[in-house]
Amino acid sequence: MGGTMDGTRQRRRGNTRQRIQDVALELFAEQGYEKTSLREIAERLEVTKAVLYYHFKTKEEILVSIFEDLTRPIEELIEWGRRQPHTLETKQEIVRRYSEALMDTAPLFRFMQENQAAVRELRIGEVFKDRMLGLRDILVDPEADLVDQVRCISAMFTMHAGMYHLQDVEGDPEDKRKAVLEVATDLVTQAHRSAGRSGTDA
Amino acid sequence: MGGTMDGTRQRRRGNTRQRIQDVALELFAEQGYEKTSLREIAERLEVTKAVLYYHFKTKEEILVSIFEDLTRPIEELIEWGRRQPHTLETKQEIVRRYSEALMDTAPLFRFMQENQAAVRELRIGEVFKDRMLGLRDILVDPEADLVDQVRCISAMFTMHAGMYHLQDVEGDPEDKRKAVLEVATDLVTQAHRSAGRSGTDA
Amino acid sequence: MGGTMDGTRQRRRGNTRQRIQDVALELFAEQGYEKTSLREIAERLEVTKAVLYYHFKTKEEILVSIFEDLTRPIEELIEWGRRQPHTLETKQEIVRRYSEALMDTAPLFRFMQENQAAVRELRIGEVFKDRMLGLRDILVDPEADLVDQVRCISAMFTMHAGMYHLQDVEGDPEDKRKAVLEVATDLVTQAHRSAGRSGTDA
Amino acid sequence: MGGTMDGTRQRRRGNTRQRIQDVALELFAEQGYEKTSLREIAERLEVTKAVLYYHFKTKEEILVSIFEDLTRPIEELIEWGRRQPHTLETKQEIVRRYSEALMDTAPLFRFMQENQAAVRELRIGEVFKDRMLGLRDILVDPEADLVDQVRCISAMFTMHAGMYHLQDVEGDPEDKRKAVLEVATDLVTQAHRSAGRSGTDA
DNA sequence: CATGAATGAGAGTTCATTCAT
DNA sequence: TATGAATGAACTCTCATTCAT
Repeated sequence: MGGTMDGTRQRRRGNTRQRIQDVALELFAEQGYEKTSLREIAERLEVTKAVLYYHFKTKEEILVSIFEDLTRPIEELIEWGRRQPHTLETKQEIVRRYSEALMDTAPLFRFMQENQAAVRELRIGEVFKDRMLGLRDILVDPEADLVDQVRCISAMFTMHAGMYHLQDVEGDPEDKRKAVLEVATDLVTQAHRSAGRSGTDA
Repeated sequence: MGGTMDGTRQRRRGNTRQRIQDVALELFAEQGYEKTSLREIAERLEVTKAVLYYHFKTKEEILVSIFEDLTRPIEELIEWGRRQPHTLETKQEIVRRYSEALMDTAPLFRFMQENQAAVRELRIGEVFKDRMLGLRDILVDPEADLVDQVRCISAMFTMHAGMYHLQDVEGDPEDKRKAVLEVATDLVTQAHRSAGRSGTDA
Repeated sequence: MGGTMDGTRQRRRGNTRQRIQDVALELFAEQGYEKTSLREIAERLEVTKAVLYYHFKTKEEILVSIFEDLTRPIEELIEWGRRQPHTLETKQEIVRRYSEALMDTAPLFRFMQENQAAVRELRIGEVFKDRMLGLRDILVDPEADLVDQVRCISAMFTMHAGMYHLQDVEGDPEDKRKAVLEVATDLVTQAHRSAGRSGTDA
Repeated sequence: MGGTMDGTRQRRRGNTRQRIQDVALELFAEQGYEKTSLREIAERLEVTKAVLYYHFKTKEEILVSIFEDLTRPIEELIEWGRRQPHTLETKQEIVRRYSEALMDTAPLFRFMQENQAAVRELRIGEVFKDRMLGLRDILVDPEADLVDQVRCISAMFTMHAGMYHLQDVEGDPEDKRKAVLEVATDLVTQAHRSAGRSGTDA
């Protein structure tokens, strides 16, 4: 589907592919995946529906391509985390970098959050779930106390949902992100310390 | 729509209404709201679609009725919380009772969680959002430090998502619920203490 | 999809199902299966497309139902033939009765003849092929001389194609049918006699 | 469309035109004319759809060109037959040469056989029909007994369908062809003799 | 209480074809 | 010679909903 090796070069003149992705994500996030029809996407772009099918094989593929293009950094982060020793420092760094990565892909993640049911039946459902489990496996120590496991899971969801739910709280977005990050870091740190202690005690 | 006062409502002879709600929630939770068609619901019940329309005016109304029937205790809880002084004790009790209430309506809440985009456009979208904001207003002190605000929001989402994401961790469900509750209580308590201190300091 | 045991009783008042089958076969035979759209069928019936889907699950199912309804006698004939000893008399009777059965379902058979490629990919493709092979196995003696095998196959196709290609020859249809039948019977008889002789010789 | 006088036409450099015809016939025969899309043809050739349009004006034209290129010998045969006296010897020779010509264009004839409905609406539909009628007019004596007319028509269809339906009978293809030819010749001969006799008798 | 029949709107998808480059 | 991009029309099919009986 066109282009040279270089992924950047889908822009010979009229970068339709990119524009489709942008508008699609916009509408998917606004109305949900199922509720958004290809007609709407095409209309907003002032092209015909068939154009969408020139650039993407199916509706699902539009979403897949957005997901893959935008979440590559996160995939790499998790890959990196997997190979590190699961020390407190690693966990803290993962949390810090994950928080940043989420910021860059906020609309997509809001979409994923709000359309889990729809996404679950799609090809990316599995991929997304695997990533979340990958992240969990890095942060959560399966030997730890149940409460500490919850703390780590909570840290993840704090980052996912936190920023979105701070939308109607006044303040600089970067400040909010830092606040969310601090809570998440706290949770992970508490979990780690408590686990360490109970390990010493035993 | 013809319910009687008592709790055993609609079992005069053929409790169809109840059965529709049960099957509908099952399918909505499994496949999502949009993906579930009335045909499917009718087929699984072995009745005709027209039967559904005898008991409910629209597809949306089926969901609304489920929501209203199941979340009345939560509504009352929030109503109660609103009228209490926003002390630490109140917050802790709200969290405790909310955690219990969630357990009783787990499938519905999982559904609401995973179908936010779809639900947002529905009549209950607004209602649900209002409740969440109501809960937030009880737990969160708008004067508090941003970090502490996040802690309280995090407490809410820990309860919502925590249990679902502990599904593939072994252990007694009630133990898990208590672990989740402990983390949520912790977060609220930390937020309250720190807010108190900074209030004193200032 | 309605109706009691009795297949005749799809006619409570407005026998739409039957009318769909009639019009569909008409158009399928006229224009071919692929070329005939459900829109056309619906328009000619002055109903909406959705009506077709109320009565039949898919376009293919419309054809399948026509096929099954119309070719039951032929199926039974072949079933009967299979159980008889493969004598000349049996073969002659099969040919005679097959010729009659074909007359009753002429439009369908013309359709099958002319849309083999389309039909092959459909569910009835297999069924139709099996029937033809079943008929062949009754008429053709696999031990016989190759030429005699061809004679029997030729008898079958004479009946299939013969009548259609006599359309622009003047004469009474029943006379034509009898002429076709005579040629087919001749071929089968020749094949049988010659086989018998060679059997005697050997 | 730019062919040179000689038979090795279009192989100057990249005999694309020929390759398109080959692949197209392959797919048409396999799946049917309507079911085969230009996209598929292009994909199997690893060229773009636009290439097809460089070489042929329409989808129909691809088929027409195949038909014209492959059936020229048959056209000439019929032309020749038309000019001969309609004696038994002529008929026998026509049958013999037609049987050979069919062998050389088996895939195309199988296609024509199985896609009559689709082809009927195309430009070659008329041409093909005319040829068949031409052949019929040579073989069939309109004054003859109806049964004898059927015999001649049967001879034609024996050749068309016979070989295809002998596919799963073991044996050398050339032997099969000869068997088919023998039956066809027989039919024509019987028809002629009987007609002669009845002519004499009358 | 319940059903069979029908509807209108719209979904995602595919097609043959065109045209500037 | 060839291609990438786009089009408009049509396709099969599904949906929530209505209504006379």
